[in-house]
Amino acid sequence: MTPRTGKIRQPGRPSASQAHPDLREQLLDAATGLFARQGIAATTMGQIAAQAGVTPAMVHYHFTNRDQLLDAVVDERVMRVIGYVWGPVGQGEAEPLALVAGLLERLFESAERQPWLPPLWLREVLNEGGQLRERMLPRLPSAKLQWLAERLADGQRAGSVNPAIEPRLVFLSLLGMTLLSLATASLWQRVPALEGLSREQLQRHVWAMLAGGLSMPPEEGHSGGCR
Amino acid sequence: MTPRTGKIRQPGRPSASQAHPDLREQLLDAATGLFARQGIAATTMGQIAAQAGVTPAMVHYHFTNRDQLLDAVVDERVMRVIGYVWGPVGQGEAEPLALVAGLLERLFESAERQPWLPPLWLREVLNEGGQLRERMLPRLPSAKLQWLAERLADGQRAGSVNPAIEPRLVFLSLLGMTLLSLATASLWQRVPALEGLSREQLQRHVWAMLAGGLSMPPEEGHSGGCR
Amino acid sequence: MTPRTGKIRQPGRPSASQAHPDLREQLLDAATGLFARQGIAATTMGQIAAQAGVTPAMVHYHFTNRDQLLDAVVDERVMRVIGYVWGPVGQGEAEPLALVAGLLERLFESAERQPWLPPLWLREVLNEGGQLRERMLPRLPSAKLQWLAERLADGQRAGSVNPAIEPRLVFLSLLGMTLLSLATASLWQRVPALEGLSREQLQRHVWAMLAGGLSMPPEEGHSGGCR
Amino acid sequence: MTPRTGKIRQPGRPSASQAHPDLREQLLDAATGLFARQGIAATTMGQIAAQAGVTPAMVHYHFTNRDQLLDAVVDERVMRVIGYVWGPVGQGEAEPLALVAGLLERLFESAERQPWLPPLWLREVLNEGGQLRERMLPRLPSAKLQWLAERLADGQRAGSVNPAIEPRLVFLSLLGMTLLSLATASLWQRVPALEGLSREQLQRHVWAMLAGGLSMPPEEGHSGGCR
DNA sequence: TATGAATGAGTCTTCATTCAT
DNA sequence: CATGAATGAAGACTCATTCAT
Repeated sequence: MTPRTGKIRQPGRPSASQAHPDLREQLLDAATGLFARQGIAATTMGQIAAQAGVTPAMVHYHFTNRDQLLDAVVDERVMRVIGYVWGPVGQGEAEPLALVAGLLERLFESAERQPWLPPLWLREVLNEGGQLRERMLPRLPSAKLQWLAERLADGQRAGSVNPAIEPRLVFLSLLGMTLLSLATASLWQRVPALEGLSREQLQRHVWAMLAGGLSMPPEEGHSGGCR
Repeated sequence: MTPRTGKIRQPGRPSASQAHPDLREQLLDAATGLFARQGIAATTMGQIAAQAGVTPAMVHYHFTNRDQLLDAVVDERVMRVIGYVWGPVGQGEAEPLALVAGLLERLFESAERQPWLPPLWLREVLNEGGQLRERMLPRLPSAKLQWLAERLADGQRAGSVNPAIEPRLVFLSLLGMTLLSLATASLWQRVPALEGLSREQLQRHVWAMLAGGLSMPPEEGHSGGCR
Repeated sequence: MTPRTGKIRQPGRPSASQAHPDLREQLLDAATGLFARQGIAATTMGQIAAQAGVTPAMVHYHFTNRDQLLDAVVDERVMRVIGYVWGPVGQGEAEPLALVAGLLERLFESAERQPWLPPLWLREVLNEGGQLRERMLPRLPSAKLQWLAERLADGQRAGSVNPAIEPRLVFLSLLGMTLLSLATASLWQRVPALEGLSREQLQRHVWAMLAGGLSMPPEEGHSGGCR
Repeated sequence: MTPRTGKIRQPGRPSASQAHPDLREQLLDAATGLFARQGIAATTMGQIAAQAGVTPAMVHYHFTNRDQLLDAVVDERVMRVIGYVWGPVGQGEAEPLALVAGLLERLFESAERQPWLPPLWLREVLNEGGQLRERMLPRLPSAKLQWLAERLADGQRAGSVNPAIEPRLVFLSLLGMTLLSLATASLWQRVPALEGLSREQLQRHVWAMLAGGLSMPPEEGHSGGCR
């Protein structure tokens, strides 16, 4: 690269933590929102700045570069939600279905409060090639994921959880059903077949699927029923 | 010669169907693959050309511009898979769980043959702001979706399908669990908690979740058991 | 950095050697000239492009980036001159003063033909922090420099070369006197004390200094004379 | 308050002479050093500020703008050295070789005390397009230069100075040999042929070259000796 | 005196697109 | 069919400069 100038750190640059929280927060909000709506790759620094009513140079002033902006979004937005959703897991309650119910509850709640959550997660974390993936990977609560899987496996051994399901995939199924439904919410309005579904209906549906899928099945095959 | 040809239609331009099918197909493959891996917004015409070993100018020669390339990807790649997955639905078989089983089967089969399917769908069709969304919307098999939902509703009325689930959301749940698991496959290898799962295990798990979720539940609450 | 796009090499990019020599050469000329006149750090890609009558994008088309443009200037302009100036050294002729005379001759000749030589060398190669320094260092003809120094040392031992001079610094002195005089040529016209000197006068002066400085001095101190 | 102050002169602005000499001097030092090391064009106000541990705004506070900072560097740093080097010339001593010896002595002495001298002079004053050139031109000691040239010419007429040299170029030769050697000092360590030379060796060499070049040559050609 | 916030202008670089050959 | 040359528009990033505090 041989930039034309050497690099000496300048005092006075706001470091990720302090300094005029107002605009910084506004920019993070703008960024998170645009990233969710358009995807990270399709969002320019200029769009983010414009949404906050400032010049693109201000985005660089506060985050130094695109990369560190992504870091900030992860640190100060995404991780916060993960913490909230997974927080209670691993201490106290250990009944598998109740754990899952809690996760579902908190996930829906978070998505309601932070509408950027489903699209952003789906596209940039869970999806292959997502731009937050590498950043998130080391910060995923893998211990808690593991713990949940173990509780489910315990349940299977104890005969209270459907032995056909794979404990390690349960959370992924929960995420898939939830996020996909939420991320496609705006789509429904325009597909006649799906019009007019409420968030509550959605949550109830996902819970029914999970509860049914995880519970011990009746004796015979798939057409079930207890007679 | 012919200085200043208008935009209309140049003689000798290949119309979407004939003309050296080889390269055209190669370019579509390259495009589809890169779109899936990096996202559409992050993929340049040059990258597509390079992957096929030609110049960017050739991509324009074959598709005229970026927009029509996306159209072609939708028409000649994505729709083909949708057609295959939904083809058998709506005629013959009408038993809900069997319908779902068929869709799942064909979806997994397609994902195996076209590995670009899960990421591309997740990111560019299902997700908010996906770049193929608008293009796909009018071409979704909404009639068939509707028909599936009605069969499930029939099942609920007949007492053979879990009345707590929402028939219109079942396919979305199926998609969510399937695509998400497949799209995250490469991620598992690196999360200790999820290492070493096979595609078969995954398919069995999803089926167990669906079958369990859709079947009539035993009498009481979520901890199940039949008496 | 995380550029928004991956890098796949594109065919069709001209590689440093072939491809439309015209504009490439023109751009190299423009670059070399501007670098000499304004310094590398103060010269923008846009200025180079403008001087050749094209858009800045063309400079990138031909050289990919600023760094490789510098490489090209070194390879295809500067090294060529070095080769010419030092070419004959090390074979045949070994009489020290004749060697020096040859170097001086060829240096002046080169500077006449390539007026960018003195300023560019002075600023970007010889001077501390010069932007071509690191690039040139491994390519300097150090073997030949060494060889010249050894011939001078031989001369000193044989009593034909002034024992007070440092053989290893002789070429640097030659360079200093020559380049500085040439680089300041345009300055002379404006300093009354120096007006109206010709290149020939200059060359004769430098030669006189070198010849006098290198030759065996008369017996006594600095006010000389043979009496 | 006082909204919209004009450009004229703000009360409380430090005028080039008083006001917290500490920081002002520090900034000038930082600027001079960076200019010498990287070149003026490549040095930003921010780098200068950073090196002095303050914000870029402070540099503007003290120097108003980049241009006036350059003026200050010339006035308060560069001219000081010129004054010292040329001070004694023109009064008293008039023996040409002794004059030259004095200049050489003081130049080396200055370079030792102000290591920024050689690179800065070479790049920004002597070299074509140097950014201090125009600023320095009217302030060069041209009368003294002229006077030195005349004394040398006197010597030629009197038969004590080599008639082949050009009196007006002698100082340039001195400068060239000295500055170039000093500016390349850091380079030597890395060119095997030049490793390990000391400043004293250098000074002795330059003096030998000058003394030899300026002294009356023996009768014959370049291989010299007094027979 | 000193700073943090803010900006406008500019620089390098990329990219879709065009076109003559 | 295919390419190399060329461009305009845009994007990330830098920097001198201003200003309220």
